[in-house]
Amino acid sequence: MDKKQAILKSVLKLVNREGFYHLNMKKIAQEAGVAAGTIYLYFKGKEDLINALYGMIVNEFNQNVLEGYDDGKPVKANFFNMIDLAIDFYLAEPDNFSFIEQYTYAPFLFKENQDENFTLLLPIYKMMREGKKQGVIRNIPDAILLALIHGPMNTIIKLHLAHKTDLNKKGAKQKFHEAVWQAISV
Amino acid sequence: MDKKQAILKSVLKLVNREGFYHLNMKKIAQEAGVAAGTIYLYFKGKEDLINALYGMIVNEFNQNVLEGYDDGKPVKANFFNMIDLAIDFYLAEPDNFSFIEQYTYAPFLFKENQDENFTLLLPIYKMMREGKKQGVIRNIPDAILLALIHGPMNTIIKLHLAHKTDLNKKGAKQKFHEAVWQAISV
Amino acid sequence: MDKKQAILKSVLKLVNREGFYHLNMKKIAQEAGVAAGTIYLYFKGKEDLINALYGMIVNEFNQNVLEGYDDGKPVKANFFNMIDLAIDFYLAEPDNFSFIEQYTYAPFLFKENQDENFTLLLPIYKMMREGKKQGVIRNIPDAILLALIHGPMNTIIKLHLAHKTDLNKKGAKQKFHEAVWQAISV
Amino acid sequence: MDKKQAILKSVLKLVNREGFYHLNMKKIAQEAGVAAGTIYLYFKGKEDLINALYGMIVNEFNQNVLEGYDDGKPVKANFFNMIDLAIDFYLAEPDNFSFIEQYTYAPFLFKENQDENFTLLLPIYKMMREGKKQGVIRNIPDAILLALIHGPMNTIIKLHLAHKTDLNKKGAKQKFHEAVWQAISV
DNA sequence: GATGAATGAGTTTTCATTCAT
DNA sequence: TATGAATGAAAACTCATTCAT
Repeated sequence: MDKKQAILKSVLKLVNREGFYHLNMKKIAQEAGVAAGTIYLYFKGKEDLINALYGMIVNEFNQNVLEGYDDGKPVKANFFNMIDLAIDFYLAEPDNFSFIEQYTYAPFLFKENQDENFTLLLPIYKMMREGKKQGVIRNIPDAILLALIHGPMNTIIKLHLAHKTDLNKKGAKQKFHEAVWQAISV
Repeated sequence: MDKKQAILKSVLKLVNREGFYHLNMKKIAQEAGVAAGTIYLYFKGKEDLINALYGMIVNEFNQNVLEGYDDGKPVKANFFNMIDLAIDFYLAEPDNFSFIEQYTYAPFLFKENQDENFTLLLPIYKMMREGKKQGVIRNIPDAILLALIHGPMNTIIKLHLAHKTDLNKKGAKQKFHEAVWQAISV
Repeated sequence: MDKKQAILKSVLKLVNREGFYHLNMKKIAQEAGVAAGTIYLYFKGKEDLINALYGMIVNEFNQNVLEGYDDGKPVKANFFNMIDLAIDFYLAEPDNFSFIEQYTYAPFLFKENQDENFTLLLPIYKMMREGKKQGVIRNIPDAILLALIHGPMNTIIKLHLAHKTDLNKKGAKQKFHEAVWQAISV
Repeated sequence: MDKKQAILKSVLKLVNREGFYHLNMKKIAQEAGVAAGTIYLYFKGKEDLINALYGMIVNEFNQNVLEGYDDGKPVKANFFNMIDLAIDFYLAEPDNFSFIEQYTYAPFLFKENQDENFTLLLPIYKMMREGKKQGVIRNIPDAILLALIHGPMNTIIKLHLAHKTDLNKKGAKQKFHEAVWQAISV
């Protein structure tokens, strides 16, 4: 078994279950089934561990979502695809969502560069630019566009994880991405 | 001089500046200009203090936003008003936003009732119900509607606070609430 | 109402109910129905308060027990009387017993002179001397005599307060003082 | 080097030297030669530590005293033996005595079950029952018998530790146990 | 590589005492 | 006299990190 992976998974689970505030190295070690000292063989310390995990998730997310992007297809198709892939990513591993949210809203928690918090939005930016160029997306400020795409996704996943809606139900994702598209398309 | 209020304000400032993770009683006391022991005259402990602050902000928010609601006016006007008031609330005291975000995304951080996390959405729910009844709001699932309203607001404020957009610019709020209205109206 | 007395009674009750360990000035004030600061009008501090209470109880005890002593009566009668009065003293105000016990066994708790711990034994010493002189009490070392008198009294009161025996039952005290007399008499 | 034992011994010494009231974790750690945090590796907290020590001493006491009990021997011999062993136990480690006394007279100090305070009396109970059955011990209520045995022992040890008598002097223990025997025997 | 006991600085919390009213 | 809010030093306890094994 890969201890490094076990440690990262352990952090993910614990942050989701109890929050950053209650996270500590002993719990991480126990959950991962390793000794406390072992963590320091793979990470410089708590901060390094958290940042490594964040980077990992962001990379995974971008890979997953961007791989569905096809320059040959129309913007709308790419948009639908992107929304669906993003949702799928979080539904497949809901702990990722909670972790990213907490990491993002803990200012300076781990000396993180503020701008990197928007790294996750890369796929959205790509799509927005293309859509505006082709004239299929409304010509409103980028910030508002971003808000109309990223915001609803965020909330809908939260609602899903809180069991206020069920995105796995047939047609649910479709309904959602169409609603968002209507909000931003010409 | 109200020491209780000073302590609460102090928490708000510190959570915003350094995050929950770096919050500690000594800093709170110093920032509030009181002795460490004084905090315990007004609050049972750290947990109680945080929860009290959360409750206070939620109440303030709801009062501010709901007071602009006028049953005699059309849903659209109320909606615009509500959005503007909510934005104003956070722009006037940005620390409130950061605090609420961090509190909300720290699961079980302070044993908070999960459902209460949606208390802040009361004004939105009120408006949604009325708009659907009158047929001016699209007949899509509540969860999606909620996502299309709450999500963008959340993101736009975040963008504003991160200086990626400026909601104080003339016409900015108007542009935003109109875009959201277009997303949800028939 | 005499606040000073109320404070002393409050200490007595609290020490009995929760022990020295959990005693604190706020509780004392609350129980006595006065403000915390008021205690310092009557006592220099916690230590002074405790010591004053101890002295008061010892005096009361000696007055009660010695007043029953009659030089004209035989030693045995005085002994019976003394035992009964001592028991009565503690049964009438059981908190006194618990307080004295805890005070006595907390070495240096309040810088008390070690020898004073035996002040309570004055009545016993008086009786022992007289009895030995008259030849009605066994000629064994004083320490052993003391042990045979003070020890059983102590234990029997403890057993009574713990509901393991009932000294209020008719004839109970008589049975007890006769048993002790048999242990020490010639 | 057993740190857990060192910590327990340290508490014993400190309680004897300064009393429960002045006991604190820093002192315990220093006296034991460990870091303050180390105590928490072995005990949940102060309360747990104190209770563990009490349990340990009670067990040790009972083992020491009961191991001298021989069903084949007459009650009187067993009684003498028991008294001597009990005295020896406390004289060998006087801190045990002081600790037990303070623990016992601090009501609810550490939420201890009241009845357990009488666990130490097990050896005495055993002997009493046997003696009464054989008719060598006076037929008086158990509580009084207990008072006549336990009480004097308690007091004599206290007197010894206060240097008012010397139980190590040749014949001293013998004189004492014979006096107690006379008090309870037919 | 792996362990987990040990550390001690840092944190939360308590509480005797003071003092402005 | 009497109050009780406020203090701050000292107490209990936590936990990231180290290091001998």
